Amino acid sequence: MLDLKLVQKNPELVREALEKRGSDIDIEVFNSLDQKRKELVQEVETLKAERNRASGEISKRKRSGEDASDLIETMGKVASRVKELDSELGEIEAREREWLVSCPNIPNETTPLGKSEDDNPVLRYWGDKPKLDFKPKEHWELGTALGGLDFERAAKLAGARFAVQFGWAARLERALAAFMLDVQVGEHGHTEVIPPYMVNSTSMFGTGQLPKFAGDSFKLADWDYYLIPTAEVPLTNLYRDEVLEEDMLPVKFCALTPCFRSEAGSYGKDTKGLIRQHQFHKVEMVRFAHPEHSYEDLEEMTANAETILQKLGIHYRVIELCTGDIGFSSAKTYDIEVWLPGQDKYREISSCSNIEDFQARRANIRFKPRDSKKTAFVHTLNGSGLAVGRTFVAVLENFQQADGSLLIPEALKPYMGGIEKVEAP
RNA sequence: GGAGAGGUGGCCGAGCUGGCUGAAGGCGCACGCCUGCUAAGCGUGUAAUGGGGUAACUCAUUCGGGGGUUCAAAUCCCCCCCUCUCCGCCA
Repeated sequence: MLDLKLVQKNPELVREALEKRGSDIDIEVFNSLDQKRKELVQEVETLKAERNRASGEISKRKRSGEDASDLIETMGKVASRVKELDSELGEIEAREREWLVSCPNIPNETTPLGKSEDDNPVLRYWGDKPKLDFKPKEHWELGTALGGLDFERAAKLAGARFAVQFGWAARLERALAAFMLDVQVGEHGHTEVIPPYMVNSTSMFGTGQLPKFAGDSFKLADWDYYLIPTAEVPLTNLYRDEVLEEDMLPVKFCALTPCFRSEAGSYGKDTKGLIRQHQFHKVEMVRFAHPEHSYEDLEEMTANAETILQKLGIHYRVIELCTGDIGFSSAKTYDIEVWLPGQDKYREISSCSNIEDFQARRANIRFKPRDSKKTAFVHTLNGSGLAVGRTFVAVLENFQQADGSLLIPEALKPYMGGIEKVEAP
């Protein structure tokens, strides 16, 4: 959520930001609502002041035994007018707020201009594509052939966009998750968290999933519970309505959680394999940062995510999302895209964003600067470190062998219970 | 699932037979005084948000959230949320 005052006092800045994003949100709608609001407020407050004065007078007369019926009668009329204006004002304010919470964040000035994902600049590459002297399989083909992946039975249990992992595949998933956590906790100083995997609508609102993206999540019938689409939601909301000490910042959390997404609107996209599932595991990093240092935090967090692929020895590139492709809440986002030989493509495996104070304002997360009496909003950041399911895909596609077997990357061996190579049954 | 208790300012805690109560008292905090040994005492001040004014100041809103009654609601009525205790059930 943007600062109401900013939108009121600097609508041009907001208009510009919306244009850069290619957003269809109209600032004029807000402007006219706000104009009307100001007029109503002025009128109703004048009446209320009059009513309060009269109330005091009535009270005084009553206590001294005087008659006040004339005042009471006049105030009856004022009261009904106040009621009218109040309800009108309430409606305007509700619409104004609706506009405000549907308005995306203002991109940071360093976020590159662009219309779509085609305009996202590549910042850097790490490593090299593996030299395979055979035609690489796609991960679902390999995983199925090796007896680890089963999409048919998953469809029987639940439906499309689910998978069952057996034996080595389940073990590999667990190994990846444990490995990632060990790095993010042990080497990068994150505090490990196990949060609820369901959250209430207030939490979903706090991070920006609601109200605009309600259809993207799973909601439990008859409960105000949503399955978390990412651990960003519970982790960021941990400090909702709290005031942190300046010395605490940055606070660095990470969590391994399942993530649940409806993937509405993605019909026909990535229908095969593990790339786009209703349920997947992700190690998520969330930071509460000092506003003055949040962009350094973004660089560090992105590096934290990259470390995982470097240790695994998998080629990737880092791109920066342009203004037309950046997420609703984000001011600046780096995506890490891993190389998938089977698909012959780079695919997103991590997304690291600085949300600045956009979520902090929604969720009311503040800190107390040492030299000031006023509290200020923190900056929140989040990034995958990494998406476990997609890393599983990357391992399969990058470490497959000509004979159809799969080698386990060095870094994962300690986690694999002695499995070093997976061969067809 | 059943029964009960409660949600008030940074915190604790009165008020809840409706009317100078934005809210006693305490703690904490800030400033000042006093005092020469840890420390204590005394005095004063101390909510947030929005509007107007250079300013002193002033107006409005806020006692979990929403609605209602009334000239007037922290106080009365209705709905919802949350927390706690006891019982039941349960990995």
